[in-house]
Amino acid sequence: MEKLLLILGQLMPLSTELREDLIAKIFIRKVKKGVILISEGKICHQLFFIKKGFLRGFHYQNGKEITSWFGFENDFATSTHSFFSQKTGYENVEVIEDSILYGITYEDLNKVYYRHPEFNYVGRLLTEKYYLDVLERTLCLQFQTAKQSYEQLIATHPQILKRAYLGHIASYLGISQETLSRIRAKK
Amino acid sequence: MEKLLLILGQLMPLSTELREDLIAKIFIRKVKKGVILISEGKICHQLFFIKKGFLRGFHYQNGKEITSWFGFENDFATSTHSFFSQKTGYENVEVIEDSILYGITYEDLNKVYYRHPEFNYVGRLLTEKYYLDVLERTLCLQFQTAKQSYEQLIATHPQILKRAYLGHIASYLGISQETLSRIRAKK
DNA sequence: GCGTTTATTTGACTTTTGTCAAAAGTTCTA
DNA sequence: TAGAACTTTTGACAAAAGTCAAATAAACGC
Repeated sequence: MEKLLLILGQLMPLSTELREDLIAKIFIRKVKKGVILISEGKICHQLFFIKKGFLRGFHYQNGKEITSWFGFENDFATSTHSFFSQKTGYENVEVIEDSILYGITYEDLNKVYYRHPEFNYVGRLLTEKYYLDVLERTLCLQFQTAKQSYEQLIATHPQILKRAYLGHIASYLGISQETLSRIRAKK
Repeated sequence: MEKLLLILGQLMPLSTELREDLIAKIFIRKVKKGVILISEGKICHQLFFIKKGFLRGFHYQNGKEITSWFGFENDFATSTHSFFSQKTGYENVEVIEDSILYGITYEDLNKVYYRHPEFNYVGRLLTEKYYLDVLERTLCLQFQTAKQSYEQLIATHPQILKRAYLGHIASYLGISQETLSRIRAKK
């Protein structure tokens, strides 16, 4: 849990009480490859921090699986829409490699925010960071050829290429697996 | 300015000092149609709240203008990437209809956050809201036909259809203006 | 109200990407 | 280590969307 506290502590010095409160609320969860951590149609109650492993978020559209994000070591992961709004979500979260996660429930997290208002600063900064990540992704999806999207992915997220299935990467880029395979072959 | 304070106040009761601090820092700016409020290649120092009017954000890709967002009355608007990171940005912000804006500088906003740590709660909630907006957009762009994207836009953001140029809407949806025009004609 | 400028639509054609099906290559496990 | 299960590649063809150019249509200034 030290690593997580370190990351949070780099954003803002954590008081002893805040540290203790966090430690008391955070639980550890080990999950095997293939497990669906969070399912669509349900309310997502947990936010996870990936200590080790590899996750992805996906949903269905026109009957097909579409990957919306990949999460690696030191990333936070949840079904964002459902977690933030505490409404039922459309997103599934799948464990792609055996993983060790730290988790906190929505309720407990809000207790921490309530007891330590200054912790909202950390929450705001992290939200801003993830916001910028999605923004970058939107740009990437909006008006590029399949090849440009792929090349940008190689440049910005090489580890996705190394660890994810081709089909997952393709849907993440908004193209078909066959097209991605052909782009790759040509290089 | 009452409307803005009302919106913030709905997220969290604002203490008198916080209210006064905000009022002291926020400036009013009236801008005419066609003005470029924020230019690419510069650091964006202001966050705006749209009291009245209509803005859009856009950038260039492969030599073409691509609209990344539209902002209406009661929306917040800025060159998000540049404002959050305080680095030079790629985004331009254009005034599409004569507008009245409330603005605050990055520096002043952070002074407010610093003096009133609990105000980070408001910042966090608003960031979460805009984060969800972009997420929804990503889903829309990722794997839909041009027609589906258009229909979803009609359903979720009818006022964009009414007030924005077709070319801007098309690039916002990630399709060419001609394609959008044809989709429209068929209905 | 008229002409100019700007925005939208339409047509013909090209390019890109998707789809379906089958083959080849990998990985895992019993 | 052989076979099953899964993943990626390849081929042939179809569909969707882009491009360029020209014609309308709408908005704006004088």
